[in-house]
Amino acid sequence: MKLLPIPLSPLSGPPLGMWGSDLLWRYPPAPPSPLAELKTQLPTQLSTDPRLWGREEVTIFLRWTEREFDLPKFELDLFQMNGKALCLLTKNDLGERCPGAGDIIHNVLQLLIRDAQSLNRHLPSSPVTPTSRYPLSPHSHPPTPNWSSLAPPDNPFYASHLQHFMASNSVTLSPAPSIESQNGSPPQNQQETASTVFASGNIKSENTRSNENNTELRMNSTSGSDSAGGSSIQASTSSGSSSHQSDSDEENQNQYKQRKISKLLPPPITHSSSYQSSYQQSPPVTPNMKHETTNLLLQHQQQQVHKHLGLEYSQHGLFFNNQHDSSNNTSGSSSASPSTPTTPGYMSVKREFFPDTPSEPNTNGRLLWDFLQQLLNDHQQRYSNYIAWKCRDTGVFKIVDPAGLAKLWGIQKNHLSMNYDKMSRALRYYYRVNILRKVQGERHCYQFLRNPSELKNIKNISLLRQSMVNSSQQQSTTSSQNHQSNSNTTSAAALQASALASLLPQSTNLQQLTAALVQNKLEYNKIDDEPTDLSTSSNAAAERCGMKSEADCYPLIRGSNGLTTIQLLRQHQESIAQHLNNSQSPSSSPTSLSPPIHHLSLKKETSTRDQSDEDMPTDLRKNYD
DNA sequence: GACCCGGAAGGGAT
DNA sequence: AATCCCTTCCGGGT
Repeated sequence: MKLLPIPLSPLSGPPLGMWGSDLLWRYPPAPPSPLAELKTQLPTQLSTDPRLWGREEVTIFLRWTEREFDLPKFELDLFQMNGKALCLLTKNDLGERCPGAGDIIHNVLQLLIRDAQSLNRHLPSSPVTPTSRYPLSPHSHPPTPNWSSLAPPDNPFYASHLQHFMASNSVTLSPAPSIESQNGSPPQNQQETASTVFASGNIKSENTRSNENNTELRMNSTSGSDSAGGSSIQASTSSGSSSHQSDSDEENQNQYKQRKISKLLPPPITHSSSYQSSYQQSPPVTPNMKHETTNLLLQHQQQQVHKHLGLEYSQHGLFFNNQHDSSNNTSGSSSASPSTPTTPGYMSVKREFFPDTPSEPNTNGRLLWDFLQQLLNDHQQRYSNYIAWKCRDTGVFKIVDPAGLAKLWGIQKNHLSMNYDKMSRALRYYYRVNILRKVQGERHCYQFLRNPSELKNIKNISLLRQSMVNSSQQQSTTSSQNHQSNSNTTSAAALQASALASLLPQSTNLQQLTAALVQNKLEYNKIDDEPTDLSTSSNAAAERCGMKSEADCYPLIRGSNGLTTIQLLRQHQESIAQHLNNSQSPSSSPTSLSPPIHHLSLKKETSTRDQSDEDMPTDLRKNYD
């Protein structure tokens, strides 16, 4: 198989990833680089490419850095992720998880990534494993792809690097017939350069495939070098979790650690290698919000492709450049010329939608409504040329640039062939669950029927229902006499009911709540009467129902949190009243517009479109009629 | 031709 | 295994 016409690294100095190959001898590690030291001391069970690590390897790595750099103890619970996810954490993210050590870990990772990437580029494709890719388990997706952490400006390695991430996600896993059908281009030959691929409209560069081959080969290569690298240093330091030095001189060791740390901290500006770019964390650009179409994006990408010798380019490389500002962009074409129209930063879309907050991992922006909400509610209004409120109070918004928005959504979901037709189909699924409706007569105009907090609750109840299912499954497989299990189920039921109640209008009475419970298949005990006035105590309400106390109301949803349905309802009404008091600000979304929820699932059989129309408050309906 | 609609089938993630 | 949330494709209507 032919080698890809990959140019030599533009970086100064020898290629970084050549240890274990002939080039190691051509480029002896004369100037002691932090990388060289680093790699020789990595625990042997770790691949030198952190993106390949699993959770265990991440833990090993963190333990190793703790020891190696005398870092404060990490909260390993905050690092329940694979290596790929770890690599996606920004310096700040790492700093939050391990204060005082974020920089060091980040820089160690960056060195390893860059090195792996470099090696990747310089090794020939493997004819043996033409379809190999990173050995990702289906459950090992990174929680929050945060490309900014890997985003030095103007570095082709990073575009290539990102390509790996993108390629190892869903894009190339799905058959994606649409890409070909849309582009009308047959599969590309591997020998094609990225620019040819690009010109054909196939953003998914074939080089990705070659790099994947390289990855497999590199893995073999590095593992061989790890085990039999022949380096004396390595031989003395390959004990994995034990200390890297047999040297017992503490002072020397401390000095050694200090030296290493200083090398891993951001270098002075005068550093002339491309390392510099990854250390420099330029503040995100707030792009000039000129009207921007995907064509413009593509043009910009094309410039980047040419700039980077037509190789190792992915669509998302552009995001790096956008995100990390042009000030670091040393080449003129896309540098910070104020006249250069810039995208609003797809990169920043990624970052905002995946804030890496431990409390809400993985979910932010991954649902379409969430994505739209975040674009719409962007404080800096950076996406107003894609989507904008027409009337925020009523939740009416307009998709200004359907194609561009669809592209953004496609990027968000790694479906690069996304278009408005497909995205709008997804929007139409929201009709039946009363999340959205179409503003009739106005093109590209839709209306949110629920405010964000309600939508979050919808998400929550979905999750709860799922956990309920799982809980039930577990229950059936273990023991039916397991009281603990029963308690959990009951608690889950109470939580579900609680989440459901939070979706209901303030005026909901017990009957309506019961109906909602039925519709959503939540457990409850039916009673014939219902209290009509919940302003009184729940016990009084229960008495009106002919019950001795509220405890008799709905025992099945009386979970470990001790909530009964009546309590639930009262709490709900109180919270809504409080929310209404607090949400008088103009930025609040349409709190009062929510029709009663009928079904939370998008499943076909739950369609309640007509009913929901009837339930629509008149003040809302006038927006359509 | 663009937009809009909803059915159908299927996939990825959980 | 079941479910959710789309994605993809499509035929039909405006």
